[in-house]
Amino acid sequence: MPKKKTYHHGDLKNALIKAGVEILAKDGVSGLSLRKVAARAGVSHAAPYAHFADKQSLIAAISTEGFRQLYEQVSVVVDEYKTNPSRQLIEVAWAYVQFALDDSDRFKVMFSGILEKEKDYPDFVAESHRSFQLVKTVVEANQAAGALRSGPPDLVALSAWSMIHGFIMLLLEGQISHTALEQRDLRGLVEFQLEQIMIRNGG
Amino acid sequence: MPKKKTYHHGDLKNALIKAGVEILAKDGVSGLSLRKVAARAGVSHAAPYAHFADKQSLIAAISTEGFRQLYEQVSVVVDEYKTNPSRQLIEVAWAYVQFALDDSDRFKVMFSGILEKEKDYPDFVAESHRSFQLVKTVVEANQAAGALRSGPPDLVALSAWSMIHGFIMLLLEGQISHTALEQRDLRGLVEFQLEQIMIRNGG
DNA sequence: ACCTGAACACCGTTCAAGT
DNA sequence: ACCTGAACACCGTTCAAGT
Repeated sequence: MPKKKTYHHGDLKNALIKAGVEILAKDGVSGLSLRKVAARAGVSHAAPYAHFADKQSLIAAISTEGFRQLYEQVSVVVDEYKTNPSRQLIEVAWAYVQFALDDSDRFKVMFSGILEKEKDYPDFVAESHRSFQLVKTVVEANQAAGALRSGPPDLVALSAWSMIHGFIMLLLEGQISHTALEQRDLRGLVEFQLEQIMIRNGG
Repeated sequence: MPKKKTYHHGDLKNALIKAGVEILAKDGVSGLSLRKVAARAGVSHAAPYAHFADKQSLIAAISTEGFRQLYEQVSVVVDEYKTNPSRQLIEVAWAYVQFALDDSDRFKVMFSGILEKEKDYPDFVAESHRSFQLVKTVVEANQAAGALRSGPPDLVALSAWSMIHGFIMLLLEGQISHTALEQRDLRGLVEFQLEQIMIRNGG
């Protein structure tokens, strides 16, 4: 085993973000403490304060990084289905659901009010905004193809996003009734919901 | 001032729930501690354990009580607009939004994963289920009136609920873009979203 | 049955000090 | 600049003891 350096970490800031994500996956939101993160990164419990103002600030960094990955994953899907807008919309929604389920505690950190003053973290706001712009692009393509109703793209995009986001939230909270979950698999439920706002292509 | 009895509270259990709701409104989710709740109810920090197994259990009780109030408030609206299904749907959604904004930290407690093992609290599950049934009733009336698409009422109700719930979540998180919020007021945004799943009555 | 007070392990945050 | 160790106020939870 290589001896752990107890000093001069090199890139402690990113090591702390990484450790945070790992603890989140292992111990959940309630198990995420600054002291545990520091320990996992191999530094004393006070060391993080050299890089983050407080716990909120670390959480903001974890969330921002999460948004970057979300954007990346959704982007791949957007490119993949460029020629088929309605399919593109469904696959983007599905990618979003998978991202949430893949690491649900990180998703909760990003979207469940753990971060209290989002406005104080410009990178977080910027990443969030960038992801929404991506959804808007997909919505516009669907409107042009006649697959979504016309109307302000911002607002139609908001509707679609709200719908899928709400679905995931309720799912993660265990609030979706048994009877609904038994009728379709997850993918089927996502498609059913989007069909509610989509214009049937058969006429 | 009447002397506070330091012993034999009478109904400490409900006093603790009430104190919890008050602290939630005052200090937010992160400010809700069992010790504060106990202090506000005028008992020692160990007293709550005579009535609740742990903090989670108190949170479950607060959430369950919240669901009861939500059901009550929505019920009033359901009765009020019985003769006009599409209006009924909009007003129910609006009542839900108002409930969330009226006491947003309690809403977060109810829906943001603070309660970790919902299944362990049967009353909580029952109240949640009961509220969903109410939404289903409204959806069925709308389907019968031709205002919502046909399909399994469970799933259509889930779509409507997901949409409004997601909207509130994004709103409470400050994730809704400025451009969207500038185009309509809150009520207008709720209506716009429901219009996305509703069948235009003009044909 | 209902509540208290001391105790324990854990937490976020600060700060003087060390290299 | 980067990190440590002690300290402080707070937390959830347990438990022997008191009425």
